Amino acid sequence: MKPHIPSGPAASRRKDAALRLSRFLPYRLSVLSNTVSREFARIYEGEFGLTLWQWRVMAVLGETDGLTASEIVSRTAMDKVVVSSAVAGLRADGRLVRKASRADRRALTLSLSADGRALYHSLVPRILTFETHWLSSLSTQEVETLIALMDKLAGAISPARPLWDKDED
Amino acid sequence: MKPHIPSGPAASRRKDAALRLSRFLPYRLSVLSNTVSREFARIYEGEFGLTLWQWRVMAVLGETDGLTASEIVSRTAMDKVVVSSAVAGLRADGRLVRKASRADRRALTLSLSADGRALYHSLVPRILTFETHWLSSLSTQEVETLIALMDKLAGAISPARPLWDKDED
DNA sequence: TCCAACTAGTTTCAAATGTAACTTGTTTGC
DNA sequence: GCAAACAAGTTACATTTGAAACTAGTTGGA
Repeated sequence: MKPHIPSGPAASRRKDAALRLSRFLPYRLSVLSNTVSREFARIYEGEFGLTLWQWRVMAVLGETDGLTASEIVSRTAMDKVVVSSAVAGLRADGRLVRKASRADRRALTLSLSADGRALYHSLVPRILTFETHWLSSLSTQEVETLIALMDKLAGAISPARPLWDKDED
Repeated sequence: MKPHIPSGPAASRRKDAALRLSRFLPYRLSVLSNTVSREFARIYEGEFGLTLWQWRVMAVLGETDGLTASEIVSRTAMDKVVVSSAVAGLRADGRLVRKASRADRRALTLSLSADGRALYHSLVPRILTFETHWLSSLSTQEVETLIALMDKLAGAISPARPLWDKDED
């Protein structure tokens, strides 16, 4: 069977709503996000031996100590298996401790250990410095615009559940 | 050693450059990108049985037929193993054919088969419609702004190599 | 009080990744 | 015109991942 390869004016002028990958937003988002993640990973992976998920768990607990695993799941869009294994790794490295919740004996509240907190406090400035450096090509106003646009996109793709906390100061 | 747990005014007011995950751009990018990818995947995965990478290879070839695998690698930031296995899958399903390149007998040029092209042409409108629907919460101007900001961020994170083709019309 | 339905967290297992090594073919320097 | 270095693409393997099943504990009726 002869393939119908569009040719002639219509095809060469990209009529009939052609897809241009370099303009396709999901594609750009994915490439940008992966590249950014890899760059940041060099900090917490290479120098501190953390995986992305371990770092993310630490970041959540650094902000709000004493959460349970399922609270972490609900506020980070991480899978519960991923949280479970990140916690196991952090515990094995002595960076995190858990204790039974009195209220619910299934639940375990998680806290950074002394080591974990020390690690957190040496990591955060490095991370923020790198972020600042990365964002320095944008004006403050542009960063605000970007955040606002991402909020809109997040709301449009996931109307039911917010992808991240609302950001009231 | 006593852990230095910040407390008091400085800590509770988030002094000393605290990290707020919900404001942290790599985090937001990652969550947004993954959510968006999953939503789009429902189209090409669920209904057409394609993986993300198979779809991406098809999207590239739909735009520019007859590329080799390594040309796809260089213009999409995909890994060569990933391209190789996506191509194998597409070939097994009869959606793509390859033929030896006369110039270099190691290289194989890739083209969508008749089936592949038909699939591509039924998929693209679905994808673009969904993208349009998603982006409908933004004005045309806002989309342009977003694209421009992402360009800047991409340039800042990867100065050496552009993450996607420059977009001259 | 007992049972069914539900939730927290872990384990298991199959599939998806990415790194490194490998095969085949090409280029370069002599 | 031949060996060494290099490039295209595949294979092998170790690691990561995610879905589903599982254990343990809780809740809400009747």
